[in-house]
Amino acid sequence: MARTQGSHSDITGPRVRDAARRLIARHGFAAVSMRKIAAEVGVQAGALYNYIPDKQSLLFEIMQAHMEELLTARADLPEPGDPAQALEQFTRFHIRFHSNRPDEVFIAYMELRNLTPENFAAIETMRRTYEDQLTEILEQGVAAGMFRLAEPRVATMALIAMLTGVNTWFREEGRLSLDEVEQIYLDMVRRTVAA
Amino acid sequence: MARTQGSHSDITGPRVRDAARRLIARHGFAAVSMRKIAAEVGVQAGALYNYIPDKQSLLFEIMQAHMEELLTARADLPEPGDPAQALEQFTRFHIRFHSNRPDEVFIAYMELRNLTPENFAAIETMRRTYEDQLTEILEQGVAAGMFRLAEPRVATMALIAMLTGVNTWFREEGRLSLDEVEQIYLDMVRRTVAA
DNA sequence: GATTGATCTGAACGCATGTTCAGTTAAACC
DNA sequence: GGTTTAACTGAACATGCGTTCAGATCAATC
Repeated sequence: MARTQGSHSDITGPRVRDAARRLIARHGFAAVSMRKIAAEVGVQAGALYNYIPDKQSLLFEIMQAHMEELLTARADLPEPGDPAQALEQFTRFHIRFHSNRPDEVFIAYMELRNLTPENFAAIETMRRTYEDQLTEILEQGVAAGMFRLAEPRVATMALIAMLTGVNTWFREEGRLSLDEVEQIYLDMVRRTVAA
Repeated sequence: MARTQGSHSDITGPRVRDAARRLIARHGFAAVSMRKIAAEVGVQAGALYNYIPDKQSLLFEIMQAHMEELLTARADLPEPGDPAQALEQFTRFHIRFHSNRPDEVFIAYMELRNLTPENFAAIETMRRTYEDQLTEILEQGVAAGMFRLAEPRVATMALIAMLTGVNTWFREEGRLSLDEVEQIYLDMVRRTVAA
């Protein structure tokens, strides 16, 4: 086994995924050809197949990695004291995590229909797991009398849509800092669930 | 001028746009070929060019028609008495209008990047006009002491994202009726802006 | 310094793309 | 019923697609 040290594969592999992520976020999965990804990496199209079995797997791996990072990062958060703390933690985490990964978030929401049924189901399961975490926080808050919500599941969908929406308009160079935006959204979230 | 009565063009033209709308919403603009649209209409691909100059115009016309209907339908609403009424009216209108047109809404949000720069700018202007209407309601409510909001513009983006999110999960056959969903979201909107 | 094998090239494959256009069809008119 | 012409077909065009693969390249090993 020659060339294990100093091999290009350690470098080219991640570069393929990085280029694909950026291009797909910008132009959409269907509009990005393997040749364009290869050109971005500085390689011929055929070389990509040393790193991925096919184009579909490339999309799936990008989405899967994103969702796994999301669930892992959330699992690493400290245990909150009560539902109010848990809600604040979830809100801040969601805004931070998603605004740090605009490309991945965009792809995860826009390219679901380009997944095969099996791959789609796998991603949806992870997304559902994440949503369920917020639903549980809301239900515990209601049970504790801290929140008042007719439909925790509906509130979950509403809050996540609201929070993810930050990515559609927030710009680093804009008038408001992410800290400020985070605080404004936290206020709105608290009011939405207030008892 | 023969065949003005009973001509197919009155029928085929709209059928082309209907088929395109449905297919693009389902598979994405880049993934839908002119031949597939033509097949859906029951015609050869070349015949489509009797009704549209090119594929880009087809996408733009679908989006433009949608945004114009949105602005027109809103302009036709009765004059509200105060900001609270205006907010309720906006909320109910937004949910109703958007849930009635899932395909158009999906396209309007997903296919913006497939527009040429000029067409993109035109759609964005209309979208901005719509957003500004909610911002003005919020600002008037704040001025009247009925709402309390640090950033009406941020609240605008948050509320629209929240309301449009209904389309991602609501199903006619589901547990909740659209009337019920409308009421739940209206409650959340009111709390979000409450003084 | 010869050998090995991971890495990549470059060409090829069959097929699909958006668009054009000469020619065909058939409904509406005089 | 002959003429007109809108509506449509079917083939062609250059180009690009995802994927495969024999062969070239060359760093690491012995």
